[in-house]
Amino acid sequence: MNSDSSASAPSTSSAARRAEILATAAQVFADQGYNATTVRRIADAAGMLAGSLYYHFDSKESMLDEILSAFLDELWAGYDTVLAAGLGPRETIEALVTESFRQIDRHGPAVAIYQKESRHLSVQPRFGYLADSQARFENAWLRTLERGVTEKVFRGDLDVRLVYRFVRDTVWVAASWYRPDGTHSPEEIARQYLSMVLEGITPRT
Amino acid sequence: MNSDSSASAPSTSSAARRAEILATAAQVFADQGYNATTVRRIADAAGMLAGSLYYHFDSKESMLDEILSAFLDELWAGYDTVLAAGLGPRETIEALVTESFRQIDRHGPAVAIYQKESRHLSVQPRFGYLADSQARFENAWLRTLERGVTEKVFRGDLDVRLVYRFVRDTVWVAASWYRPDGTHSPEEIARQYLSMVLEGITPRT
DNA sequence: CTCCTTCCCTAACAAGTGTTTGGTAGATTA
DNA sequence: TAATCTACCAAACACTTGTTAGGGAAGGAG
Repeated sequence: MNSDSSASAPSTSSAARRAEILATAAQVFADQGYNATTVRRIADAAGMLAGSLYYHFDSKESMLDEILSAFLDELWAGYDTVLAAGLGPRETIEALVTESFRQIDRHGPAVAIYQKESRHLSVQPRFGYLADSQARFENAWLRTLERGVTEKVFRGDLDVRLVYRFVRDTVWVAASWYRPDGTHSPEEIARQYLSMVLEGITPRT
Repeated sequence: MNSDSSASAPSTSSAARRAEILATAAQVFADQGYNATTVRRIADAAGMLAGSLYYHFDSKESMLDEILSAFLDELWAGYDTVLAAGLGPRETIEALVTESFRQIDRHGPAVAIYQKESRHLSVQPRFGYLADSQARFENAWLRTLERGVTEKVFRGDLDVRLVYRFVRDTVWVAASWYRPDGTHSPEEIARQYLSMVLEGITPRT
């Protein structure tokens, strides 16, 4: 089932090469779009020919699948930790946003792909977990926001659903312009974003 | 150059059919992605065969071009009116955001396409106007924000570039979930969005 | 040295792509 | 009625797509 189970593991270099190819594939997918990306272009970027990719992967779709599910697994590992910590609504939102920017920092291309392709993919059975993830996502954020309204740490005069989409989009869209080598660290960007979302861009006094 | 210039206009029904096909093409482009959309699918949605599209249009790319440039023309007509009105920074931002949501309301599919494909397209010479538009866009928003900081109606402790991307993204991403038949009018959504961006989602006391 | 596995190449395949060409029913014009 | 034009169809075109099959060089294992 998985590759590193039995005693005779295929040496580290094999898995490393696999990961390397997957990373370049993610890069190309991210800035050309999945459908617009040809298997030959991925191979080219990986320094090999198109057919050779099929020694490592079943199909182009498998690559996409692995990229997205690996990202979502890590994402939920982080989210679940936050959600289980029993923080207040505001602190939960802050932690979720910060965690999200960390994920953008690490899985930049995967996040970009997720954003662009998630909509059409989630109807496909193979990518049903995208829809599941989105549902869990929405649930976690909405509950937290509603709890915040009840506890009066968030405004009650706004459509909660609108607020959810507002916060969600603001965070994830950042993946389209964020570059890991930029001047701001993920935490710094999270801090400023949170400041804007929570306090607004007009002065408080 | 354009189709309605000379005296013998090709009767309204011809232009109407053209617009109809273009609208369905925009729909399909928007939710399947441009590259993933086949010319046969557009024709199917328009009730004709693939080849017949080429009586009305030069190419698939021409359709995309017309869709995007028509949208941008209308967008800038609205923006220029706002920018020429000589409003204060805050009022300018409010007007720009409201105008943006109106464009999303009218050109929903075009906006979605623009968001998804703009990045790869703008490098292509034919779609160079996308890059130009984005530059003008950034300039207008950045100037307004900076003016607001100077006049102390916007916070000065934030990275203006971050604020710009923040506001820009929040507005346009809405096109991915906004449906014209929803419960909120564009103006109402604009109002709540502006309230969040300007005042924040925590209570001001 | 021989065998075997790993990793890639060469060369092709079938399906699907955007596009073109020639034709034609039906309305419009003369 | 005859000629022309409009808006489409039918069928094919050249090309690109993801994918597969067979082979072979490199290197470790016996």
